[in-house]
Amino acid sequence: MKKRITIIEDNPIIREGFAAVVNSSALYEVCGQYACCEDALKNLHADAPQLVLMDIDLPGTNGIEGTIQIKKKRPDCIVLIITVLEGSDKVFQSLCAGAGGYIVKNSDTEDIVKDTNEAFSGGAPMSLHIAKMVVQSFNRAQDSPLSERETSVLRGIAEGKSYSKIALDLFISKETVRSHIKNIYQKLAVNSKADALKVAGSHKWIS
Amino acid sequence: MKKRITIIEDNPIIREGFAAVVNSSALYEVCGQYACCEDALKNLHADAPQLVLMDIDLPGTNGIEGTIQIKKKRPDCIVLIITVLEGSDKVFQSLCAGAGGYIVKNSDTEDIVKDTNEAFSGGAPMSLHIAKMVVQSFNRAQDSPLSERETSVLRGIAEGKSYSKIALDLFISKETVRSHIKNIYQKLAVNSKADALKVAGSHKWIS
DNA sequence: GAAAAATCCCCCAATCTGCGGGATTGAGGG
DNA sequence: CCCTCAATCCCGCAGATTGGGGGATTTTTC
Repeated sequence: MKKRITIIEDNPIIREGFAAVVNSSALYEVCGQYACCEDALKNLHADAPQLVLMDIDLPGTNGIEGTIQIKKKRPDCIVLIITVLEGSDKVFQSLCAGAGGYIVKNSDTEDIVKDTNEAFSGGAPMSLHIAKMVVQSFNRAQDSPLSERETSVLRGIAEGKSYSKIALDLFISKETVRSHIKNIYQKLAVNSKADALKVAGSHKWIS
Repeated sequence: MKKRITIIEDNPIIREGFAAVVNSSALYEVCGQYACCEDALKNLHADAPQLVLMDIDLPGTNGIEGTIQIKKKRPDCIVLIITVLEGSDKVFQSLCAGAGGYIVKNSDTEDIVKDTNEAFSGGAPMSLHIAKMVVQSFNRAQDSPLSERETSVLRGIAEGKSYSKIALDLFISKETVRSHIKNIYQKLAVNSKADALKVAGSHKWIS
């Protein structure tokens, strides 16, 4: 039984190219190809794809919103983003939307079948730089001006705890927490919880 | 000029194996091999590696702590985690510590040189399932009991804003925010900001 | 021995929070 | 057509929280 694949891509040449590659493989077959998400979603139930090759920049519903819709209707369907641009925002939005991989197609190479294999094997196909971006999103910058204890306190704030709760959790007095907060505010040049979180969060200084 | 690689691995057989593979390549040379992080850190400056192959389970300082130390002293040095186990905690801790890749070595295959190439080419070498885990950490579960508006309000809470600030940002009255919060508390069966964040956060219902 | 970090204490005014009551509008389903 | 639900808004109140100011001591680190 061949695995069923739907292709969503507004450029007809690229779309047909993908479809030809998929159909010529022994493992996969195209169960639907569309130029926009709206059409694809309409036939999603009938097509019953196990995997969707999705372009990001589409007229109407874009690829990210489309991914959300597809995952809502068919949670087990894998969505692979295939695009020419690698804007960092798009990458993370796509992954948050439920995409199972993000491939930047470098014009000539078309390892779609290889990437599809990888996706079905329990992997997450990504281009070199995408993988790097994703991994780097984890490494926090380490040159935080905050001391270890101050970071713990700020993490408590980030979790919405009150000073008293933080004090309890860290086995210190509420007054100590206040002292730390005062120092944090001074170091970050802010004067409120929300601002401190904004500054520290943007530099990934928390947790 | 060959790229310099340090190997940290307590099993001498595996360590020697890695060293042999690296030294036999045209592009890389081993500049240091150690059974523990302590020794490696002592010679880090002298060795001046561009990349470190790091085991996770080590006597004394473990691979995660070791990665942090190395990145602190040599931020531009790439650290690749090479391990037999793939505990999910370890993966994310490693990446947060600054690791540039995470490879599960399946006994026979030793594509160390291939992975090293990928790392130096601006990629983030990862095993199939590791990549999947990393990507999945982004997709939030979508079956949130909260309405869209309630989620926005809760996100405001998560950012440390006060009710008034949230009201301003969402262009609604403070009283409306309070209503939403009341509903959120009821839906999540909690009665404080911190608890709501804990429940919603653990299910990835925010942002 | 100085500097930094971490701990603790006091005061005060303004704000925020959680809880108790409500109300109105509009959209969508049965 | 009615009902529900989400979303909007309103009032009052007691108690906690917050940010700002002024200190202090100890331990660690250099």
